[in-house]
Amino acid sequence: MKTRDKILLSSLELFNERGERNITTNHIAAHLAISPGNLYYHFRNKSDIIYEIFLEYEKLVDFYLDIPEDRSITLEDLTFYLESVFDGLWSYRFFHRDLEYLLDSDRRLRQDYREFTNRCLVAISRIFEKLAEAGIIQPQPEELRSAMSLNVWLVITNWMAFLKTAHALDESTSLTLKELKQGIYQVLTLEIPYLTADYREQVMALREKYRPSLPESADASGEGCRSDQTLRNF
Amino acid sequence: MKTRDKILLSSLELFNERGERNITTNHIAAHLAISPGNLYYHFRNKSDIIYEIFLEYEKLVDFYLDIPEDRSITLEDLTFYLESVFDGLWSYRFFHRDLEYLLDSDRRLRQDYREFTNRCLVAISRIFEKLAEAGIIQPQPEELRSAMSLNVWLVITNWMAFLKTAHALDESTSLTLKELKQGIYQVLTLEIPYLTADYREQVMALREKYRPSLPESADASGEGCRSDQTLRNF
DNA sequence: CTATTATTAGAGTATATACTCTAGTGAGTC
DNA sequence: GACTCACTAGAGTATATACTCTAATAATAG
Repeated sequence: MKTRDKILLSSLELFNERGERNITTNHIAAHLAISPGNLYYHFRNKSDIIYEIFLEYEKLVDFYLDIPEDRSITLEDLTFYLESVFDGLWSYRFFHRDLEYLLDSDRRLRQDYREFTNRCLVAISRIFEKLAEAGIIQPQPEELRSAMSLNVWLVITNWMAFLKTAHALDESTSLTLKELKQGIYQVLTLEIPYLTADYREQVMALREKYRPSLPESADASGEGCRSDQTLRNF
Repeated sequence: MKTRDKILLSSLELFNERGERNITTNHIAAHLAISPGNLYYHFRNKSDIIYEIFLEYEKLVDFYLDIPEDRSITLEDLTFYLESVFDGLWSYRFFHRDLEYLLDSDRRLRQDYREFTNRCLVAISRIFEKLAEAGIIQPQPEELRSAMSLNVWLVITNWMAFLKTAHALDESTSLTLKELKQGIYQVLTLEIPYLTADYREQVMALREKYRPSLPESADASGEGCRSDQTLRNF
């Protein structure tokens, strides 16, 4: 594998594990056992590394959120979209953590991310539309649909931050992809009231599969019995 | 005003304006025209400053989210809660921006924030319960109510980040409290399907008040006409 | 083989950052 | 006047950070 690609891979790995803020270019070079000079031969600066990683992320999500226009949509499609989005979120999880800072440091990134968000919102809205066409949810006026899409986006992009902060974890206890995917439960919660009678049971059963399980509860770690009634559900 | 309080005030101001990550203790001291030594006389380190600011934030929100148990709840109460929470979010807006890093750097803060989140979730859930008691929304089973509360929390705490990233703003164009409060529109969107016939119109009218207005659109800044169909609503 | 280009090492640098240390100052107290 | 004590200045420090520079080595083309 080319050094350039190794740098991207290691950077992503380190960023995901310890946060972009805590990883310097020197760390990345050391982790690869190459010199800083070498790293800077391949990338002009740290921002450039991050930008290229973003482009990969963008490509991945765009690929998964390509809504077919020649056929109607099924519950399996919905599951696929949700699973894929959370997979992407997981693989590039460092990104949303320091998003604001990253966008402030790189104009290209800000612009691209803005357009990326927009495409995602359009895709989510289109999924709602097609779910209605397929008789899975009730059709909604455009205005409501786009507000709902935005809520879905907000829930998805904030779910991981919530998990990390709700956990009583030190650096030791780390998040798992499985826990992350419990965000799907939250997303499906948003759709409940709009389900048609025909599909209600099926979707509720699907949702149930993602229900957060007790064992991972932050409180089950023996920290004592605080009044975590609400978090108990997680 | 005591130097100690001035430090807290200036820190909050600078953090909010430029982000915690971009503000050093030296910046804070310089802004106050005091020496770094002086600052460190009053606070052991940067984390301590942040922790004390958090305690203020916590106190503020706890104060506003004190749900009365001796009477039923009105739409005015709901409006008050929403307005207050977004006011708080605005006044301490630096906090959620770098939340994960801050919690990683200070165990006390992590623990306290966890409990704070939990109290907020309980309060939101309680509000839903009392809205149902007041006949404003339909009553929901505990399980659904807590999942909904969490979604409300996710929308509220992520709304600002969304605005900042959706804006095509450079550092120049900054966010306003008014724009932030359009998050209330998103929160009320979550409640729409559960509204009772009696209150439906009233709540929809309330929601309408917070509808994002075109003029602030990121795209209206003359950047050209991109395919921002979805963001158009904002 | 030679010349060019791509790649790499490794020492080095300017600046920043969080924080420390010493030496006070000024207001009050006895 | 001597003493205390909260408070402050300002120089200084150890370390980190992002990045540069020079020189050397491998790869490749003619």
